[in-house]
Amino acid sequence: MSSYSVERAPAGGSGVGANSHFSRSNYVPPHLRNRPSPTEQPAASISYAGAALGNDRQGYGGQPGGGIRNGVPWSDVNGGGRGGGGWNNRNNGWDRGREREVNPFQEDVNTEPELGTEENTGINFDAYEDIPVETSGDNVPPPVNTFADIDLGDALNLNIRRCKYVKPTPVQRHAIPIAISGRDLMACAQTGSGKTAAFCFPIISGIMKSNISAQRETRMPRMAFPLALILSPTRELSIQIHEEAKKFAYQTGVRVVVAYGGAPINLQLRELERGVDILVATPGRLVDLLERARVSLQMIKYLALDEADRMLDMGFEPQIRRIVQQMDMPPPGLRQTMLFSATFPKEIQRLAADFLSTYIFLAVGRVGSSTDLIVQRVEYVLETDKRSHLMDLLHAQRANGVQGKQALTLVFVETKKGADSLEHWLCMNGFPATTIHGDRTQQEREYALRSFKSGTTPILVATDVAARGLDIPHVAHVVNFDLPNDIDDYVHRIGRTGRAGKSGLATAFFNENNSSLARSLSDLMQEANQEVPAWLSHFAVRSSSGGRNRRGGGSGGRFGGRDFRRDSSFNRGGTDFYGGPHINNGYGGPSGGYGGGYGSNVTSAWD
DNA sequence: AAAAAAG
Repeated sequence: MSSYSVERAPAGGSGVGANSHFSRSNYVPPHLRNRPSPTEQPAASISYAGAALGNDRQGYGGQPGGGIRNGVPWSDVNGGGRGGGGWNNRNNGWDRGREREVNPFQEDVNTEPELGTEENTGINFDAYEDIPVETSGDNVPPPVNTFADIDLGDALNLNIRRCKYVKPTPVQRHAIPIAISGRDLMACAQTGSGKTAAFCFPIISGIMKSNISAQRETRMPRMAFPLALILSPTRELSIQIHEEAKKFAYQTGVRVVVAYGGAPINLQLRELERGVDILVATPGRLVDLLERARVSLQMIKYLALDEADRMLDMGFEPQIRRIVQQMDMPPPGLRQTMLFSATFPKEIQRLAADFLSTYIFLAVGRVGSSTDLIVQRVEYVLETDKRSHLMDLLHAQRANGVQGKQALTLVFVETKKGADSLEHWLCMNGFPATTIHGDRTQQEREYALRSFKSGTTPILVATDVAARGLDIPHVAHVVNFDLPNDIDDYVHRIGRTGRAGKSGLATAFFNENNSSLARSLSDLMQEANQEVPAWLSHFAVRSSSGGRNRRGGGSGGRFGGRDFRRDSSFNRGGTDFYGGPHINNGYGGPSGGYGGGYGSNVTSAWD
């Protein structure tokens, strides 16, 4: 009944099921040909190809002098002007009168990243080859190798080309056919690997094909009836998803609206009144809208939770249950539900199963994949020395600065107060910094993010509000000024750098207060082939008796990529997941390749 | 214990 597979991606077209498939793709995008092989700097130059092809903002607009991936420069397609020739004749009847739809691609053409385009080297497609993919569930649809292998519709295909996505990333190759076939999905994948597209494409395509559109109930003219709901844990992430989705939905007739707190609700209400097919929202504001009876979920056909493990953790779970289970949303089976995350603790998977109907579990990536291009350092720093130590790092960084521009540095701290005070101190000491955290107004938060992205304030001091999902190009350095208590949070935080083929550096300040993290941090770094200081190993041994992270219990959740159903009902004895009869991991025996990684007690290096 | 998410 249930089958699953482990393979290397991209694999040959067929086969998911009891077999494994390995094949290599020879594809190298034009701009990456004739590059020196990146052997000299393995850690810094290995890239996850998805980062270059997926949702990353670098994907838009390309890079001057070679960033155009499909050989069709955007300006040629667009004619350089709004809605240029060839754009408006592809509606296939799906356009439902989008009077004045803003061209979401336009700004990307004009706002070319001013920072460091020269460092866009070293995308290594061999790394891409090595990404294992694991699926489990009944009748898993086979992956595709090209977007053209699936009929997503002309308008969406055109937008995919405009986004310069040439080839689906591993998560897209697998998730899109699954989603297109109508199946529920629990997926683990890095952000920046095309995750947003992986759930947006099927939703947009499905809505286009269904021919139902943003309904305007005549009896309830002020109530919006979205067909799809995408929830995310932070406002900025919702904004980002909305921006992405708008690009994908451009001139498809599918209308995307975003709703989040801290912003004037009236504007959002007005947008909703104009009709909404896909609603992107944070939970709090959505509940508000539901209570005001301005949104009804009764027409929902698609539900997507981004950062799903975060959405179902203690703080969020009641709100999510309320939205999904206690309002008027159709139950599992009558809607299609897709959960995306990186880290997917077993206990959270269990909760998540409530929202799903005979779902497929998908994990894409390989151990340490997100950290392969991130150099991780841990330094022993007493609380009292943290500021001066940070100052040393920043001075060194400034000395090595590229073209006089300071590389972007994202500094994570534990508390909102701590963020403010560190920001103030940095500014006082000549380092232009800003901060983002939940005590700031939404306006301030968005301004801080913009100011950071643009390099105006190349240092951003952040709480965990910025830890997940945010795609900030050109972050060269993530500093864990205060380490988080949970290794998952660490993984998400460092994942803000090393994106889109860029090398990244992550520095953590460690001291006695972080003892409980020593074990999992040490294990994680080891698996990512990072240098683990001896003293950290000692900490790990010392605290290993008591200090389990919440993943707990021996078998662990490495890879975030283990279907909990296999533990409970398929794997009674707790035997090695990868030792089962159907599995050929192809990595040459137990000690080779990923053997150690999957079984370990560390959480995933996924993002 | 903290952060996030409604105002």
